[in-house]
Amino acid sequence: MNYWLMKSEPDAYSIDDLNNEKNKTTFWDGVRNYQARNMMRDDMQIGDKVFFYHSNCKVPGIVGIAKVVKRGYPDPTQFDSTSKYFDPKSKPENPRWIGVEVKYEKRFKDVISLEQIKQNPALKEMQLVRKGNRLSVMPVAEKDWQTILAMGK
DNA sequence: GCCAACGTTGGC
DNA sequence: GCCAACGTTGGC
Repeated sequence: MNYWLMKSEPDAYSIDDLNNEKNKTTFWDGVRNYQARNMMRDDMQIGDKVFFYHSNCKVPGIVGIAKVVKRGYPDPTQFDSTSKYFDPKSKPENPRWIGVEVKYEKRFKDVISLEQIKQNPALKEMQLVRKGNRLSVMPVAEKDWQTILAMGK
């Protein structure tokens, strides 16, 4: 099993929104970055665990856990000309953008803030805290996953 | 709102 | 294939 971190701006889509979905499940659309797409297309498996990260907000950080419930398939918003994620260069016979389905698992009592993560020496190697990282989907090493889980207690 | 750090685009 | 210009992300 693999571990991941997925970013979302809570103003656009928060972990509470996920919790309020029918079946607590949503399709993770709108990712328009090739590295992130490749991971969702090739590497994310059913049952993989996901840290839900809130970005661009007052206290950025990890707010809870979701899990992958459906493997990657073409993101329908790329073909929807009314969507802000519309990509006129993507063709249905050769879709460019892929998303996965994720399901709510839990919300941490307190946000594990980016600041806390930065201050933890054990997490120095995390992709999240490396300079200039802007990926909205990234892998998390198992030891980092465990370290962060312990911080959430 | 600022701006560093990217990623993408397009002229050449 | 290079690279300048431009757009986006996301912390602060």
